[in-house]
Amino acid sequence: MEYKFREIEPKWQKKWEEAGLFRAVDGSERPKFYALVEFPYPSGHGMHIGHIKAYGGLEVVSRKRRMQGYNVLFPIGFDAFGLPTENTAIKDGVHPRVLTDQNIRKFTDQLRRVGFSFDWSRTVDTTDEGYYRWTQWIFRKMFDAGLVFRDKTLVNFCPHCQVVLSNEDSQGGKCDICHNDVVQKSKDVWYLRITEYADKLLEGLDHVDYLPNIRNQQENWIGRSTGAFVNFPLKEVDDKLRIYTTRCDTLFGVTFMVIAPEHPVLDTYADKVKNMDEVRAYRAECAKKTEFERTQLAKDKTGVRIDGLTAINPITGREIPIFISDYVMMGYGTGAIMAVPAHDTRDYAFAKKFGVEILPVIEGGDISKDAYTGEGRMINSGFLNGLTDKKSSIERMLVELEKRGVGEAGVQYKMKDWAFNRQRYWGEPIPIVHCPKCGMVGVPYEELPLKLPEVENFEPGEGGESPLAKVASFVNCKCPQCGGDAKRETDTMPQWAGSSWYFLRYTDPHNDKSLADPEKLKYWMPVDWYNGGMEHVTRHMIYSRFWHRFLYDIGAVPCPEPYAKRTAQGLVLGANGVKMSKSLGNVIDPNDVIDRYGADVLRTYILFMGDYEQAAPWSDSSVRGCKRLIDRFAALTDLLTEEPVPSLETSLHRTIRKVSEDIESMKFNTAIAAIMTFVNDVYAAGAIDRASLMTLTKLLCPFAPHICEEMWQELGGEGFCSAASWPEYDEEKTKEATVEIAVQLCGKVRGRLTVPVDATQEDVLAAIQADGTLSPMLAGKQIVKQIYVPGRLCNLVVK
RNA sequence: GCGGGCGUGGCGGAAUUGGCAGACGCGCCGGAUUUAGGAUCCGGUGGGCAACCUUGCGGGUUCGACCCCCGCCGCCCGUACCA
Repeated sequence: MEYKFREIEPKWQKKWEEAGLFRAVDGSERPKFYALVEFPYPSGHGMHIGHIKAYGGLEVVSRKRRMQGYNVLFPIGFDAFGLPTENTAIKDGVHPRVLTDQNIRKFTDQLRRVGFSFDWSRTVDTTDEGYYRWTQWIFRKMFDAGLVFRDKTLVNFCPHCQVVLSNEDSQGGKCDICHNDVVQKSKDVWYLRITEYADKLLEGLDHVDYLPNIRNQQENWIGRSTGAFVNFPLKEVDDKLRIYTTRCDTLFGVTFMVIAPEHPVLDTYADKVKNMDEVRAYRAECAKKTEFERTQLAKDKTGVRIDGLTAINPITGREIPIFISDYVMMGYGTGAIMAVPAHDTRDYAFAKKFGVEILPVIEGGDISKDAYTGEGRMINSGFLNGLTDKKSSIERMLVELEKRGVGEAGVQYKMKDWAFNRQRYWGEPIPIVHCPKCGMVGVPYEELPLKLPEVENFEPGEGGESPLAKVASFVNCKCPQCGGDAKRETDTMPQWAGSSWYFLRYTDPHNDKSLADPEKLKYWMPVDWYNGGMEHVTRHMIYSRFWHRFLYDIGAVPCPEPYAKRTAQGLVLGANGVKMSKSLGNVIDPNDVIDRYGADVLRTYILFMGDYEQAAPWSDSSVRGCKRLIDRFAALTDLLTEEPVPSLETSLHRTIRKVSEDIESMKFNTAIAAIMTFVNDVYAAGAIDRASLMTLTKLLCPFAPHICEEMWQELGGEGFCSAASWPEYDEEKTKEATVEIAVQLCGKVRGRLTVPVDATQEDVLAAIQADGTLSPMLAGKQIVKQIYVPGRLCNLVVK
């Protein structure tokens, strides 16, 4: 048989669809398996090679599980709101709706061409009114629960995209969409109170199975730290400066304080500050710096001493100077710190530059050279003197702080509340009305979806105003509460909104009564296995866990955590070993590969390339190795016999075991290697019987389903190979009668010996002594120790 | 700086988790077939003429170390003046 992929592949794709082969069945008695992959953003560029790898992993697992009798839900959809589409719309003068529909069609065609076994009857589109109705519904529920608030603060702003960004969207000081520098800007912003869920999100990690680095990154992102809040009285006025510290044990070593440039105490007591001009100049200088510059110049400390305000150490009563410096951030803790230069590297650098006293309170290190951040015996610290353990020093200090009423234990998170609004058109309208009398009022549930109005012009307005603000018929409305004239919120939700709950919708995608039928949610949730990219671990994964946990708390979903297991695939790099990019010209288009070699080869190669979780470079020549496998597999029909081929039995059973195990642990590369080995064995044997070839066909089917369907038909198999039962192996038949073991002398391999598998240590020793080439090496030596690992080796330690 | 991961032939990568290092594939070399091949098939392929040497480098534990421990070096990812 020949692998005529241009005919075979579209033919079977059509047959699968007609037979509804990959439809999941709600409420089936069979065990359920919900496999989830990150739905794509349907960009105009079409599918990327990375999508094949990202989806190919669970595609193989899903196909295997179906053959094993599971009721598999393996859905796909489109995360279609977002800026790239909107920007193309502005540039080309086409409505984003039109572009989105085009792109979705393009993606659908491409995904089908690969032969993915998605349940196409459950496709979701986040821009569909029937979908975003429920995105708005969830937002409204959060609004009711007090998790939505509005605040005017310094936020991340992208001047290029003209939008406010969340912390997650501006990692590394760069805009997540256009990768330009983000600036800090004071703006009125909608926030979701995700910090209220910080502990639940942390705790939830104990109950799920995420890859260690995924868990670790989430923990770091949430960044819980325990410490203390301490109030330092001000000498000149009747007020206090509140700070957060994780090292209250070093309170005796405080020699100055630092506040962030934006700290409000400066405005409150401006009249007390004698050098206010100097302070203002410094603040202006800091405001000009981007976040990027501020962190780049990390080593070089700048600042100004505030003349006219002095703090008093609440424990020692000592007077200490206050500085303003941009190494203290307004966005973390209280925007003010107690500086202990002897034991903090940043405070040390600052103290050296500004000539402030450095007072050691922990023994060890050399204060003249560097800050000492290690542990040691407490000195110069009153009631703490002599203590050697950091933990007990902190505890002792906390007791003292509370006793004197000047401080208390506290917790801080690195994670910030989620800046949730975007000043753009192509997103879900935020269902809130601003009423002059009632304030912010939620749009009634029965009025959802609050539809996106048609507009002429999608460009953001002056000063980053949403395009919706120009649509009077949308903006002007009646207050749902008092009926008076009111105005609608005109900002839209960020791209992450729709993707924060899409996995729930797959369980019941057409429901118009609720986001999904509780019975169906109960049947399918949680997702058994979620695979996607590492780049989403501290964005989408955090957001969606938060939304899901909230939905659990209000009784809308049956389980607290949405994903029981999470894995991540490594990048597909260009042939030159670096990330694919248009500018480098190293982009591989999956469509070209399919045109040239067929989808089965593409699917097989992308998983054969290397460790699934590791990045691996594309290789045009290596693809041909997989092309050969498929061709050689197809040609096995030439070797078909009706009699069993006994010499293949052990090899076949081992292959079944290896492939079955490796698919479950995502070791697709070695699973494919095992299939290659077996095919090699068949060619070496020169013949294969029908039953064995059918088994091999089933093993290869998850990877290369089209050629396997063709082979299955050729061999007279019933129905679809994709629906055939997964092969079982017989443990006994994986064992050979004899085995070759290594014979070692003092740990060095000196020869090999074939012995029966069940040979005892005595048998092996006797065999060695009887062996003509091995026995002379023992001549005149005394065996001190003998180690025998059955089936592996025998090591003789001699004197 | 901190957190996580990695380092194995010319290349991508295997190695039952302490038991014959280099499976499988690419590439390369030789041969067959072919008018021809960048098609197909067969054989070979870590280094060294050898004894032997080889999993980034140096120590250690062990009968035995790619695997465990200690100390370096180098890459990648994440995060970043987080108090």
